[in-house]
Amino acid sequence: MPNVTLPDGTVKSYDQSLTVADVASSIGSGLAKDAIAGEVDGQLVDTSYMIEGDTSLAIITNKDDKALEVIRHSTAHLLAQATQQLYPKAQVTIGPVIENGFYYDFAYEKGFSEEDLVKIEKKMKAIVKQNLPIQRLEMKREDTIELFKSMGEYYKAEIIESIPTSEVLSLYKQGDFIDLCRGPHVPSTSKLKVFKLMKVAGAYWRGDSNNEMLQRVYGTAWENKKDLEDYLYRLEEAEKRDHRKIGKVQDLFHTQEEAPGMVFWHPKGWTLYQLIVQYMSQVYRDNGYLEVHTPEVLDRTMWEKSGHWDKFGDSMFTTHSESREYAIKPMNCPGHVQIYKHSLKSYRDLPLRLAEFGSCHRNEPSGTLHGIMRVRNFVQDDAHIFCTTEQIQSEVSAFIDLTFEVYKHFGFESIDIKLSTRPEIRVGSDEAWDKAEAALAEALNAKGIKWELQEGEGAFYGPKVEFVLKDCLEREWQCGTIQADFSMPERLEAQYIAEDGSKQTPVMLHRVIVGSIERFAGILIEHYEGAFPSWLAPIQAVILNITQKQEEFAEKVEKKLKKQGLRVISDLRNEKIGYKIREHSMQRYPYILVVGDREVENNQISVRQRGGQDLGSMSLETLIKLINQE
RNA sequence: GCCGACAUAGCACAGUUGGUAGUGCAACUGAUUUGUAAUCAGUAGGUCCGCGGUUCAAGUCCGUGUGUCGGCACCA
Repeated sequence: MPNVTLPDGTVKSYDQSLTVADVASSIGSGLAKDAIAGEVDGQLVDTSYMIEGDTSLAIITNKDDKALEVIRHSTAHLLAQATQQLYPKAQVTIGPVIENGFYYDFAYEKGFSEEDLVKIEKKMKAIVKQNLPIQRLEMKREDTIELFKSMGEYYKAEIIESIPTSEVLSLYKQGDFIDLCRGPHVPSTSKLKVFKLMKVAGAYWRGDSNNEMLQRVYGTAWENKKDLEDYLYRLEEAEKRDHRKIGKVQDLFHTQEEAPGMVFWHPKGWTLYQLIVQYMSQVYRDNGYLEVHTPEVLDRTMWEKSGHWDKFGDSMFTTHSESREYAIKPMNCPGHVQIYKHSLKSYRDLPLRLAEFGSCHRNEPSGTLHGIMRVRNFVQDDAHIFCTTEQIQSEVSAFIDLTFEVYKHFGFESIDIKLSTRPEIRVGSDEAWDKAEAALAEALNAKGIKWELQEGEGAFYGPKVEFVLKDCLEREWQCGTIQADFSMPERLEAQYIAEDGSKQTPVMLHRVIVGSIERFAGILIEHYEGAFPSWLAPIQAVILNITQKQEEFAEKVEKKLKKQGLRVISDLRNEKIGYKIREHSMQRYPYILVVGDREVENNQISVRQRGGQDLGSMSLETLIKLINQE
């Protein structure tokens, strides 16, 4: 006699056990038709789920956000079924739901082409038309393994073998296709109407590069056509703000074959770059950091001592001279330790904060390079804080505040925080790791900041707190980080004299806020879609004359504004004003300044703001105030 | 590094079954002296990514190298 409580509070009583689908049809035939899944006591289940006792139940239809996950998961199965019908030799592996869609990994030697995707998508639509019921089965582990082995599905069998023996295994069957799956799924293939296969790519079996490479097919699926169209539109919009595209249009930088992963900064791009550096340099001066500069190239033995040679030797650029071997620095810390060590330090000198805009070279694998976001030569806003164990928490705390302040200044408000703990391959004692991890966690907790734990993701020398920004393409960029390091100071023999006269080893905090200037510039370009706020705009205003009669006046205006430190250019070409406005509007400069006879007469300039708003005529003084206040 | 795709003028792209490379914008020259998103006319511009091969003939087909892009793995 199950009593079923619906979301609106009504309770329905039934004489005997029944399925979610039965409940739906007892409420109405429309609901029965639309039911995609059920939610029983907070857990998503199939519509075939048998309700035995009293429960709460929500019928999930495709108007419900929770339907999305079920739909996407079922569409992944549909993809697998269609693929195997077309390519019987393809073995199935896994097919999870991801943001905006799903993927399915196949083991298929020949690989899939773009044309294959079109064929597969067609086949999927055909299966939808067949309206195949999707059935849940439960089987014993051994039988399941046998079943998949007999089908030649060795990857699936391997997955099952790694599942704990105690678990009951569920399988889902639609037509001839059967797949191991936790579920739930939609009741039949006809519920899957709005999907699109997006791309095919390689992916390692079980995410391990030592394993063979599988064929991953990515797809997207939605509850209705409009959502799909919106999603595709969002992708298109995101593409427009790609920093590589804007970098070309605005003439900010370029890269070329002779220097893969390294950036040629053009005048305007370099201005943006310098503005970032100058601002950060001011942040240093205001917050007790001392700026230094260390050599680009250091003897190999230095990197052996620091431990980097062992772990990252393969990705270090090297050079030699007179039979000595050197490495081009991939990071700045050993250099900063040398400055620290150059004189005897007292506990009174701590914390000592050494900062450097350090140019680093890392020979990153070719496949990782991406525009100016992931490069082989970049400059870090790097600093190392030498302090005592007791000072860690207050230093980390101050750093967190400072980082949020800097991000806010650049226009970023929402930031994810992650704490990464000890990786398998590491240096230092477990005791030191315990201390460092606790200190970082305490600093975060004391501020009441929400953070996510990333176990095993720390650096080899210590745990780290990471600050992650999301860009317009939903890619996550780790920008800021602060890392406690109990081992490098010891390895490189940094010491201080404690109050009791004993020699102690300081703790070293590695930290960056923007991370790499190159990458941060790329993030800013995408964030603002090239329409930088005045303080960051490489060109703040462009002066246009209407006819050549006002040439002299325009030149005078340019000189005056430049003298006030403004970044202005002028375009005195003999072109129609509409033409010049169009051209410079597309460059997205904050202001366009027009001078004609009227302006010359009144000794003013006509100001047009980015976006087309006409601010009318004003004096130069008013304009300067306007630009500087932004 | 791995899987796949791509590489043609400064930029965005065409280029049929292999038969002497095109379009638009930009550039340059001239005319036009213009009031808030494209004035008109003309000119010039190419190692079709590099190197090999097949062929009477290669931008096009094959091999190889490099780079870029989409993923995967990596990210001190």
